[in-house]
Amino acid sequence: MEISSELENLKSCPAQFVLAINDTLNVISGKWKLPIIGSLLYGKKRFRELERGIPKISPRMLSKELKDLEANGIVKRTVYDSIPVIVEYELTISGESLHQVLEPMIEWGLQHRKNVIGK
Amino acid sequence: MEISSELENLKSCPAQFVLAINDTLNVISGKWKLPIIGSLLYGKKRFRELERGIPKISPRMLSKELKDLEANGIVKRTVYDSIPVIVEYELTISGESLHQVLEPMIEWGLQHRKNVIGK
DNA sequence: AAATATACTATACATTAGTATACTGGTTAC
DNA sequence: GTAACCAGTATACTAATGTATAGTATATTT
Repeated sequence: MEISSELENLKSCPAQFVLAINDTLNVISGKWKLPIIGSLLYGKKRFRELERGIPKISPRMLSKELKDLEANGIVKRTVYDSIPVIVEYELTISGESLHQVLEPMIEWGLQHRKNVIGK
Repeated sequence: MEISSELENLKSCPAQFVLAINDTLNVISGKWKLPIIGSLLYGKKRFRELERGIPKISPRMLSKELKDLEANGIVKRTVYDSIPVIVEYELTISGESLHQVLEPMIEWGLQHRKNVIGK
């Protein structure tokens, strides 16, 4: 049986696909993850640089979200034992490859805004 | 000046892009939106069909999320004044076009799972 | 007459996410 | 010596999200 005719008989999106999408969603959803990833897309940054670059974020949230992103393998944290200590954050390969997810989201978002005129 | 060299000087993702991504995120994030969209990707469905197809969802959540998706122009609700009343839900054009967003998310999610071995 | 189905809504509660404000300990500039 | 910078942490709170359970009105089945 062909894939196309198998798909026609499907009643919903396969569960392993939903899982994969949720993995991706968990990485980018929340109020601050996107601004942080967006700040790091163009190069490494220090904690205070990120804080200054992201309006209204509190150090608590920045710290929490960076830990989250680090735990999920999106961000790499490097501590230089200079005096004073310097901490740099940068995207991992996985983190950088998020652009392949973000670009279609930008396109869809812009198009959807046009479709739903006046929004 | 070329686009590439302009991008090199950027310190973060442009704001209108972040907005567009957030529009997209709002449409697909939440615990139940994806299962609902996934159920509708392969054709129209009635309320109880969706309820039966999505394990553990409560009618309250299903109703709420369907209203949300309808308000956002993702789902179309049709009431047939038969007896008993039949209500059908289906994806709009915008809703169907979400596959262009979901596919890269599936790919990224699967790849990321491979990268972060043992997760 | 009782049970079941459809398409929901209502109320109350629990959990998660995010905010506000202050503080730490070390270092450097004035 | 005190004010400011760095990289955060601590505590308490509010808001948003989701759950649990029950109930509505209508109609069909047994």
